[in-house]
Amino acid sequence: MISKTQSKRERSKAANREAILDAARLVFAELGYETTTVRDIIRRTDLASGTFYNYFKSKEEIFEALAETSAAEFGRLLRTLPRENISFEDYLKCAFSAYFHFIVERHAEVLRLAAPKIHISDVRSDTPEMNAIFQEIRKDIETILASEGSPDIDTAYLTASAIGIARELGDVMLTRISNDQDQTEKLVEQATDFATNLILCGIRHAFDEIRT
Amino acid sequence: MISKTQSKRERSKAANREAILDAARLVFAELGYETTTVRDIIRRTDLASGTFYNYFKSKEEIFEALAETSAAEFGRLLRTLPRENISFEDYLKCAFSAYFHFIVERHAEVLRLAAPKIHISDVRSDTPEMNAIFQEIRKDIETILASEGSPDIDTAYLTASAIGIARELGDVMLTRISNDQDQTEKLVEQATDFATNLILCGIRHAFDEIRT
Amino acid sequence: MISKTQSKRERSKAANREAILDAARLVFAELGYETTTVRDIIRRTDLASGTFYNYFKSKEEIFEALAETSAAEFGRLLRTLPRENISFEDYLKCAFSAYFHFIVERHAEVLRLAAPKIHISDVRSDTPEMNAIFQEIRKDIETILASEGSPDIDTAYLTASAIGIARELGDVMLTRISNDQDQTEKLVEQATDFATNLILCGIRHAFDEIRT
Amino acid sequence: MISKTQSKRERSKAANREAILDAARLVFAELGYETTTVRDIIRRTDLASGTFYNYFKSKEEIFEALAETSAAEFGRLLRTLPRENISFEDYLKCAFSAYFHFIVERHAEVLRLAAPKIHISDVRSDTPEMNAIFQEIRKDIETILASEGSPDIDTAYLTASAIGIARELGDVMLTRISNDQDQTEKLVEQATDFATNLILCGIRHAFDEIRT
DNA sequence: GATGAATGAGCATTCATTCAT
DNA sequence: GATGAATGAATGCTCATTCAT
Repeated sequence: MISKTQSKRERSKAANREAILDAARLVFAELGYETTTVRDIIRRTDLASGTFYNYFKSKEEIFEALAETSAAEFGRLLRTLPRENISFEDYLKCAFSAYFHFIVERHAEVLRLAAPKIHISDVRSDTPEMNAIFQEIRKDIETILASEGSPDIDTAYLTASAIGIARELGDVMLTRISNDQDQTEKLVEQATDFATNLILCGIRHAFDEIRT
Repeated sequence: MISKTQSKRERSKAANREAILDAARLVFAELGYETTTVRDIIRRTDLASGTFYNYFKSKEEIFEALAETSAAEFGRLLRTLPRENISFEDYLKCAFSAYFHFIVERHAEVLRLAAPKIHISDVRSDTPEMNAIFQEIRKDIETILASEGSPDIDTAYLTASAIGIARELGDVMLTRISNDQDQTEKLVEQATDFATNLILCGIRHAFDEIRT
Repeated sequence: MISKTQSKRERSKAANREAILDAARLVFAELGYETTTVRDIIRRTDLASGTFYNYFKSKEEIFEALAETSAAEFGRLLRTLPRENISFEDYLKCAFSAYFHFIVERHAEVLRLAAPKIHISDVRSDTPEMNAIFQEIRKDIETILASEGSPDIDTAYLTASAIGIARELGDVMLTRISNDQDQTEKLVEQATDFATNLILCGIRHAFDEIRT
Repeated sequence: MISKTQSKRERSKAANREAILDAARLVFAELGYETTTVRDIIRRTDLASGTFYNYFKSKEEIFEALAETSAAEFGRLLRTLPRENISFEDYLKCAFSAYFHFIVERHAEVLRLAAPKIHISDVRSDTPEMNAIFQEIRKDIETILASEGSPDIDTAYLTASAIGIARELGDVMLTRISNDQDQTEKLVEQATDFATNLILCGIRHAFDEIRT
């Protein structure tokens, strides 16, 4: 149950909607879209199954609402950084950082809400919410590259690469998380640096460093 | 329907098994594992529903058969290149090339088998077959990096990045495919170079090149 | 259909559960466990197939619910008679009487519920509900014989015999039932006497009686 | 496999038919009619599934063939005893003895053929073959009673009782069987005496014996 | 006759969605 | 608005039976 401190009567419509969204986010993260049933969602709520349909027309609709919410949330995070005249390098750093913070947050939330039994190694990162976020980044990168980039570089490929790196590297990073908050912050920073450096300098940089 | 020139009785067991596998490969690529039903699969053959179970014990089993087949196929492709004392750079090039060739092949096959109506933009790359392949690469890269790599570099992150790049960049590449065979070969080569260079030198290389 | 005067929504959960149980009792009696399908059961109610699973997890579960219900019902009947210090003869009389009353009741119920088309000669007496009842009797008889019986007598054989007599003789008795309520009561009494006397005195008694 | 010493070509039609019947007898005894599949039967044979239908039109037909065979076999056993002018007492003894011998035989056969893993406590005694046998006995008893019996006695009830005793007592007897052949013979004799005495004298006889 | 792959009706069960209360 | 029982289409799977070889 997401919350039981208030009776259902007291709660505003918005609060119920939020409770359902929270539950859905959790369950989708655990089970994926297809495997999740509407019952799974409302079971994590103190609402009744029919109530779900007062807020969302269908399972698909809540999924998209979730994607939009996450994208918006992430977008807000992203927008805290200067967008005008930002260099690609800076944008990259900010975007990676924002993304890694975002998934760490999500991960913590799932851990917090999930029944302790759940194996979190299975938290999904290919959810639609993530896809929505990536579309946003994709647009951003392409915009920045268009203004700054060398004409040679294939911006679609580069964007795809950045997203691929973020996605896969992010998953590995999550497996390393401990309960230590400082440690987690350091992990995010380190992942951000790794990803940014990889894109900017490749690993030759690292090799060279060693060899000199 | 895969074929109707022979009666189902004439066809060898192997041929029917292959027909089911083909249909399954196609449908899984279109719909993903959960969404695909066994009925979807056999509907694409001229066999009856019960016949499916003469060949595979369950939906899960055919899925794994598919994953193994693909992994084996890809593995063979990968093994054509020298494995002993190969440099990381060379391995990377070969592996990317093998992967991109592989997905181009798969893509062509899906296009060939799919009823024309299907929107191929939705061909999925997160199928289990792909995951099997990526596990294989992951192991390879880690092995090579262990022997050659600088002690500084985080091999798990690097491997994840390489896989992320391959996956996302590969998807973009597929959208650019035309019917021209030569063009396709060039696409693969170009994607391979892009990915390899990105990992080795990053994009600074490209920027620098321009600025000098 | 069990009842159509009320809408299914008006009916209490308990009423619907009872309707399903009634239907199941009927169908199991007609067809036996294996042959009966869940569809057979709900087809005899005015409910939809999915509704079955709101009340019972599986075909097996409803079967066991039925067995328990019947055993409990019969147990209650049996417990109306004095259990302490009862002689074997008295126990036998009571138990036979209770059993015959029970199956007459069941039989009437099946006749009442069954669509008229059904051949009741096929009402089954080897249902699991009956087995549950027989286990109960078996235990009782063995307890009583243990305290009272001659050390010579094989209590397991005797118990088995009593149960065999009840079962087969009961089936024959059912074929003789008419609509006359008094007649039925007399039938039960007569069967009870027959069974009890057979076990106590055998038929020699009867033969002797005649010959003198 | 029932037999593999001969090729299927060499074997006569009759031999194949017999092999299928043997397998069926075994499997029906283990699983009951509904639960048994035709595949279960032919799997115990070295024949192919289609071959089944060269010998029997359906699962039902083989079941009935089995019932007839058993009934005939048992009938032969029963007919070895004098039928004319036999007393009820003698008939009873012979019939019980024949029945108990018959089920001991069946039981041994199932044990012999069954994979050793099987829990024989579950060998079914309510098979149709048994029912066929009981019909035969029923007729016999009624005939004899009609000529000899006291007009008072309810022959249908008495017959039913005898059958019930045979059936249930027989089941208990089977649970006591060991590998010792002499022991088994004694068991049969003892069961026969118990059943016969019960019907003739009841248990009072036993009690009295003790008390004097 | 023997074979065994193909068939498809049928089964238990699930689940998104509706709707009377 | 909230409730939760009812709904029934859809799913994975089984199995008696057919039939080309």
